[in-house]
Amino acid sequence: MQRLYDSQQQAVVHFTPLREGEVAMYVCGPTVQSAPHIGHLRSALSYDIIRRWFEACGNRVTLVRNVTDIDDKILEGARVAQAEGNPEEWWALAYRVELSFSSAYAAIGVKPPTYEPRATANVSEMIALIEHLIERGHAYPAADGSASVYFDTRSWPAYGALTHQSVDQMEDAADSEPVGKRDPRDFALWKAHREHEPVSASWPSPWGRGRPGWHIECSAMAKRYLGSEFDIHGGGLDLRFPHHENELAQSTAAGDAFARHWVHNGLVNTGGQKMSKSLGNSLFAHDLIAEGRPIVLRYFLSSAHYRSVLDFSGESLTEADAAFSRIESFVQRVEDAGNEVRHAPEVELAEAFVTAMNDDFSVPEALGVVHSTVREGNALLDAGDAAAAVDRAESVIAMLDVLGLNPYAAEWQTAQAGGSAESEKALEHLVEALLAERLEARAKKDFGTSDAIRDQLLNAGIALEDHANGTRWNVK
RNA sequence: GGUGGCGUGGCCGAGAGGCGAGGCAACGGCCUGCAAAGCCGUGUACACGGGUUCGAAUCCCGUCGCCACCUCCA
Repeated sequence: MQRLYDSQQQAVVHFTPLREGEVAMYVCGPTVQSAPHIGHLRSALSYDIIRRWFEACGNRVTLVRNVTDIDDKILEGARVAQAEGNPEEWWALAYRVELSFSSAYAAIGVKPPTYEPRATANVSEMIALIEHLIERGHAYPAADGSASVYFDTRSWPAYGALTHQSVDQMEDAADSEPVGKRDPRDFALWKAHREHEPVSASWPSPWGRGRPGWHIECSAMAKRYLGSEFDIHGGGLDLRFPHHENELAQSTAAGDAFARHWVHNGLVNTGGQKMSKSLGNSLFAHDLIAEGRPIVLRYFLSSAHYRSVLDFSGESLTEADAAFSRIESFVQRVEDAGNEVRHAPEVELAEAFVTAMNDDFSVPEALGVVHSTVREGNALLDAGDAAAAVDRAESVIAMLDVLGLNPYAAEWQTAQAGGSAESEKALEHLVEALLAERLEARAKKDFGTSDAIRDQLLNAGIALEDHANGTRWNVK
């Protein structure tokens, strides 16, 4: 029985999908204004794992993750760049950033969602929703005669239901522009077109030319693709307020049941500090991906529970590499002992693993099961029980596969190899020659020569392991 | 002012009333020509002070410290 933490109810609850065997999820994707950072990766990964787990349990998952490709910052970013001589249009900037997100997601094995709708392609759905809200008395056109339309928070008593705040206790927005609002907490559903903004960033509407406010796109797209009620709405913890609060208000005020459960992933800190652009400590996705093995980055991002704060320090990836390599080398060890291990085994998942995943997707606990199985398997191999060791190796691969960490899975095969096949062949040839020389020296008990060869290889970054059936070498 | 979270061994990081998750590092042992890899063993960890309980890292009260959100955020 699946349980998950519902952040609206603030409790771990039993999860039963609305339609048996089908799970409908809406996840807030990025506003494509600048390059993806590690926090974006963690967020997408959290829902990727949840999705994979639901699928592993036999559900058909519809995962919709939006791309918000129109907003203040995108327009501002393009405007500033243009003032500096860069001719890039706002829509080109948004698309360029979107592609950068897609490649970063793909690099760490985040499966593409079922669909990835763009805000700019759903403007008519947003307009219809806004009209409906006006009809129901929960939205109004701006009093200043502009084409703007605001949500009337005072007309919706349930406002604040997601984050359990009462409107009266909320701080007034310091920079809230009066611009025809009835209340400072009212937020824009539709923003009137302004003279300095490109016409390409505006659409006709019953209230005049303009563009969508920040929150309405998610309400409109969730409804269009998942219906008026769906299972899970996810996103970063920082989106809880105002973004998700406003989404909930809009959709429910329009008469939709909306999300049955809210799930929020924790944020990433750097050296104990919040990561932010103003602090200049952002960890950009592409730097991290280039720095090491992407699968290790994925392992690292999976190693803390999705709801807790994840701290990234200088040693994080080194440590993750050591831990993950231990798992990989176990499988390698089993194979080197002359056993055949299926790389896509259809075996039952370990019970403890299933229990962990069912308990609010407890990946760290599940990884604990993987490591225990590795130790068990190594011991069995030492004891000479090859069949049982193969069994553990396949169990490990099956568990890794569910988590998107199966090193043999197709997604890791392309980008993985460091060099060309030719240079690898050349390296192999040279190393094998040195190993033959070393073997000869060892046979003559000339350990000075033998160790010199080992040191020479180690200096080149190649580590040796002597085994009963030969010497294993690998590039560190 | 309001809402919420966190504090676990040298480090990372789970757990949430009763057998010390797991990883990294360290130390001892087995194995090895020596290593490496692997296995076995070694830690009296839960911010502090009270309380409840047969039993508390876990529940309650209080204290201290840190953090997030309150209309830019994954």
